[in-house]
Amino acid sequence: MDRRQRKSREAIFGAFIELLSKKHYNHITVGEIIARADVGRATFYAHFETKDFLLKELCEELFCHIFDHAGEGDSSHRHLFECDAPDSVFLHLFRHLQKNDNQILELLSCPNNVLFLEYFKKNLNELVRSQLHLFEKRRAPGLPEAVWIHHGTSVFVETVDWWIDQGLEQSPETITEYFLAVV
Amino acid sequence: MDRRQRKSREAIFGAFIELLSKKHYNHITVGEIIARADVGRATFYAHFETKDFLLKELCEELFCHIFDHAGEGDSSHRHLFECDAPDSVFLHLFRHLQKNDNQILELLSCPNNVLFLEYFKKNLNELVRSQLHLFEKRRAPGLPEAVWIHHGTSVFVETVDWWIDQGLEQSPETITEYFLAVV
DNA sequence: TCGGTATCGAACGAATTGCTCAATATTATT
DNA sequence: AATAATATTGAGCAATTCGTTCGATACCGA
Repeated sequence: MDRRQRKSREAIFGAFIELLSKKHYNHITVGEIIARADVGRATFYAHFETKDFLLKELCEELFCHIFDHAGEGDSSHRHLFECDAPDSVFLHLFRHLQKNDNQILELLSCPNNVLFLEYFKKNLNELVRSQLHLFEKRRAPGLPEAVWIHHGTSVFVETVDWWIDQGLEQSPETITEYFLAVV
Repeated sequence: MDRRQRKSREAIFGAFIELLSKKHYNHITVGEIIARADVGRATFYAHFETKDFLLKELCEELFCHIFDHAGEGDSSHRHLFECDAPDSVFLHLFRHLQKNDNQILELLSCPNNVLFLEYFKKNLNELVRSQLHLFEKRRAPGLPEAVWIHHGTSVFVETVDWWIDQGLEQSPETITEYFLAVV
């Protein structure tokens, strides 16, 4: 990709993230974005068809780093999961979140909370499915698997949500404990 | 309240709900609303400061019927809860949802899903707090009450969400079972 | 160096917003 | 039934914003 393209794209992403952390998505204007990104109007529309698409691509970029290949196989973790002897993939996920690369936490705790939780959930679903065995034993009999997966995903997301509300006071270990206790 | 006011207000609400069931909130225009409500532009702004306020007031109106006074006392239920010998307030809530007065289900399953789940959650929180004793025994030791409440609320909301996805196939009794089994 | 291409910046028509105002219609009061 | 109060109307306003166009300029990769 052309260096110019990359620069513009990242300038726009950066400006967008800054704005998102300050005001609601609906009230952010293309004009504001390009002003802060210091980029021509035509440039913006050369990159993104619409503000909605900008959001979509931003989310894909952000979450891809975290969830990429997370669901592949049981023991052969890549990226995030190539650490040593994890008791839980979720612990690593919590740790990864705490480090807050990609400013995901900012976005999850900003006025657009719900917006990102939605995307977050979508990406998380597959991971939960692959890790289903972790809480399989506690699963009430007769409960459809779909419900169970849905439940695991929701609880994880809401745990993160709550964690953020608490200002990340608890350690990833504690949070993982809460999560597993509650799921 | 003046009859004219009521009529206008309800026409606007009605038109808004119809539109919400068809397209995303962001893409709905005041022009569309007043056209469908068959109401003058000035009238709209006489009632609602903004499209955002319209949404807010709509939600308040919708959820107030369901949650009003739900948290007061243990045995003296009003409105929704004045039925005979309930094993669970939540069962009644599920039943009430299934009847779908106020078209809440339409709104919870429309493209604006997240929007309403947010409001739904907010209203539900208090109720969960009041019914905390129902799942108190299963609460893992050391788990802060705040986490627990948050968890109960989330699970309820997500259960409803999932129920809607399934086309309300299950009976309220079954759903309540799932909910209590999972929480 | 050179061809390709990304950016710029201004400018555009269209759509939307939130508001005003005088005329009209409806309601509540007496 | 007459009157005062008030809600609605519809047109019309300036201000934003949107999404696009286009020639000129700057930059990149080979």
